[in-house]
Amino acid sequence: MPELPEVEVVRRGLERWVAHRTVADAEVLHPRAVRRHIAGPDDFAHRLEGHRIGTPSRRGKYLWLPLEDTGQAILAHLGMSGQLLVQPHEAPAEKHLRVRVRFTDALSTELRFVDQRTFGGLSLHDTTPDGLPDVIAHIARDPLDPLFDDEAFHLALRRKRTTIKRALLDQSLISGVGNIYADEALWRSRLHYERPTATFTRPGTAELLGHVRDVMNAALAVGGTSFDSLYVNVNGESGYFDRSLDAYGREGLPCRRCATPMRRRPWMNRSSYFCPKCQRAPRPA
DNA sequence: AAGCTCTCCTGATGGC
DNA sequence: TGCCATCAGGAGAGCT
Repeated sequence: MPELPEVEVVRRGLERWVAHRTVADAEVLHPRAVRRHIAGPDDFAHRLEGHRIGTPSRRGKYLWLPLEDTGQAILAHLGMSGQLLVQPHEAPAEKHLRVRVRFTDALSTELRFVDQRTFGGLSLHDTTPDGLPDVIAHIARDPLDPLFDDEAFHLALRRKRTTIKRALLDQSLISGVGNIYADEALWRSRLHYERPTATFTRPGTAELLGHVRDVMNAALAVGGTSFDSLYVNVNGESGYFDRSLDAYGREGLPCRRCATPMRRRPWMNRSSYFCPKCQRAPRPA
């Protein structure tokens, strides 16, 4: 499940293997993979041809490849199971290959978008003057962005009438955090996922943001989390952070701080993992 | 109007 | 063994 660290690993791979190459042609094998490109699969493919790829960028879980001299960029979201792979031309087609992009140079590799569950996708969009695709203007800066505004985030938490995990997953407040890193950061902060955001103090918010950044940087350093092998880098390799997870997926296992068995609770059509002793439920209002 | 629920999708897994 | 239910969950549409 790609979140910020995993998407950043992919971005770095694209920077190394795809940036500055010119598109020869593109092929859409499954229309759902480009459903956010309103003009359709043929238009998407044709508009890439002949254009050079700039330096890949990322905000939260979105990444994009600028198309030089067009004012547009290829926007990518990996969803649950999307992969951007740099493969030799002769590599057999993956079972869930959705889009293929070939280049004009003599390097023997092509870019492939592979996605089992098709929650992810590619699309082309105009970029705003700061280089951001216009359709993700509502996505907040992510916590590893030097321009992320900690004070504004704190004030937004105070203003909201919701709970902390919902807020962490709200991409318009803070981007790049998904279910795994939310649970990890909350465990590190000894916070229950249902703590009301309005109760946060400045030091409390600062501590939480510190843990969000720490856990994401630690994951980034080992290539991200590959919990179920659906996440891989552009060379098809898994990351190693799954073995460093303290909360996510650890139902029944001892808390690494206090040895109390960890719990899993159904939450928003997914799961929350937490230590019932370290992360006490807030008092009912 | 903010906050919350629902829906899209495929494959792995478990119960009977 | 086969069949059905459940689970994984990002993000935006839609509802209250």
